[in-house]
Formats: sequence, structure tokens, C-alpha cells
Amino acid sequence: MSKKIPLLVVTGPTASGKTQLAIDLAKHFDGEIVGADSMQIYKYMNIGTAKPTYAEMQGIPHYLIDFLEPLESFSVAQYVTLAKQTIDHIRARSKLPVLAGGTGLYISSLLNNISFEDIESDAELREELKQMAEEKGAEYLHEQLKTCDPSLAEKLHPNNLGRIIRGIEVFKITGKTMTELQEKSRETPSNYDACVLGLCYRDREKLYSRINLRVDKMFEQGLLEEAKKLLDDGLIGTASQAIGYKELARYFAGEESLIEAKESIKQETRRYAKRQMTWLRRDTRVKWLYVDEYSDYSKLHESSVKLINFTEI
RNA sequence: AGGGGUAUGAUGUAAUGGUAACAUGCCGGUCUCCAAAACCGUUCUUGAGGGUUCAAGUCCUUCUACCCCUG
Repeated sequence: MSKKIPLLVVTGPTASGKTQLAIDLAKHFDGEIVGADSMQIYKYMNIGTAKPTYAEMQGIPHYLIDFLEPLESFSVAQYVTLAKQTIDHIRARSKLPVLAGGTGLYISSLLNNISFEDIESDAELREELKQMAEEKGAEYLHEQLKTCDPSLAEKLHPNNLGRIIRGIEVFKITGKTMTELQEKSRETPSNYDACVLGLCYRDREKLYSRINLRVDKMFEQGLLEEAKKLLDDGLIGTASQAIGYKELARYFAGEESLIEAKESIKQETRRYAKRQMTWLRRDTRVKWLYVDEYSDYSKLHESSVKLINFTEI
């Protein structure tokens, strides 16, 4: 039985200051950063995803950031595979891997060592099922799922079409139920001795005003031009869901004024932050750092260092 | 100053005189395969006073606020 790999995780809602803290901690502990952000993986989406600039990285190597073409699709399964490899490489050089980002699903999938079987997706089947839902109603598909994977059907609300479709799809392709596959993946224990730091604000309003301010700054930095270029090439899949770009697409299509688009970007970002917090709250591993309880950044940095103690680094 | 109109949750709207509704937001939550996604739940309302009526968001009246027109 091999020893567990020490892994520092810095997470929290958007605009809470993860990026800077992660970089500073990487410097402090001789680490290297592995991104855990479903949008920063894409190239050219720099301003809108608040990707760290080269200067901000301060010479710390960053992985799984800025490496995919926006037209390429990506999934959690791929993320976990890549992240594992990357962490192994970092360990091979005796550096501390620092996982930094706000995509809760990516982080928990990695930490819980979830093994996603390589199940291809069938676009035709999906389209077919979607049509069926439109014609016969969402309830009907839910009934269908009940016949092939009753325990998954029980967990899913009939309106949750996307997951219902995936459940049926998995069964039709593999002949195994999603429930079965999930149980199997639960059997493998985690490889990591993880220390999870969660940044947060006691005062929600403070976080929200940071978000609003940051969106204004993004526009000053040229978000509009960046989005225009990307949208002209056409965004699809994961990247097309990114906040900032999808609202500006509505502006470019003439469906929304620029002011409206900017407001919806702020609102969507606030709601995203809220969902991130909901996700993180239930993870008992998280050690919370309330940013607004510290008079300045160096104090926050100091107490984050104190929270980190690996059996061996 | 005169005339007209409007007033319903945080916001936008609905309700032949008969249990005030819907959407959005906020807040809370679910989530092991697109997750910056998807889905679910709770909360919150008739501008103020008086009157008519068995019963008023609805009719009458005074006030207040806002909008439009005339000067």
C-alpha cells in the first residue's frame, strides 16, 4: 500500500481571492498549481474567466489552465484523468501540488477518486430522447428511466431532463445502470491526503460588491472585444456556458442592451457564487477562511499557512 | 394652477364585487459523466384614512406619491 499524496486545495466562490492565495501558498510551500476550473481550461477566454496573468503567476508553474481550444468539449471524467497525471508529475519532482479553483464537481470528483468509466455519448439517441420528452412530456421519460434504473429515477426530479436522458443513455449503451457504475466507483478509496482551504465571506454583501466591481473591471480590460472574437468563431459545448460570454452573445444578437447584458453578468456571477457556496458547505473537509475577518491580506495568508499541516511534504 | 391617469411582494404583471395568482429576484437546497450547467423548495404583496356592501384589489370619498396633458 503506497502512501497518500499530500495535496493542498484552495477553493471558494468566485472573486473570493483564491488565485492569489493559491499562488502565494505555492511559493511558500514550494508548490505548483493545478487548476480546478471548468472554464479557465480554455484558451483565449482570459478576461471573462479571470484567469491569472503571466505576471500574477509569479513564476509558479500552472497546469490544466489555458490549454484547450474553446471548441473542444471537456468533461469531468477527462479532468480527473488529467489532474491525476499532473499531480503525479508534480510529486515526481518533489513539489507540493496545489489544486486551485472553484469548480466543486471537479474537486470532489478528484478527491473522492471517482472513476468514470469511459462511456461514449450518443448524440442521436440524446436527440431522440429529447424529442420524446417534448412530445410526451418530461414525466414520460422519467417513467422510462424507472424501468431501466429505478433507484436513479427515484433520485432525479422528473423535470431534470438532462440527467434523466444521461441515465437512459448509459443504460442503453453499456447495459449497466448508472447506479451500478456509481457504486462500483465508490469502492476505490482516495489517493490523497488533502488539506482543503475554503475562502469565504461572512458578509455576503461584501462578496457581491467585489463581484460587481470585478465585472466592471473586466469590461475596462476589454471583455467586449475578447467576447466578440470568440463568439465570431462560435462557441459551443462547455465553453458556451461561461458567464460573461453567453450574456454578451445576447447583446451582439441585439436581444439585450449593453447595460442589461452587464447587469445580467453581475447577477449570474452572484448566483454562481451562491451555488458554489452551497456546494462547498456540505463538504466537511473544508477548513474555512473568512476573508472579511482579517484586517489585511498578510494576516489571512498567515492563518492559512497555520491550517496546513501535512504528515510529510 | 387646471384637467386626466396610475398605485398589488424586492421587481414586472394577473385577478365578472366572492379563498389575492404568475414570473423574476432574494434566500435555502439537490447533484458521480456538458457543472460558470441542470434541477428543486421556502419566503414576501393590495399606498394611507374613511365610506357603501353579507363580502372591496375591484365601487364612492379624502389624502399622499408618481406619470401625462394644458398653462
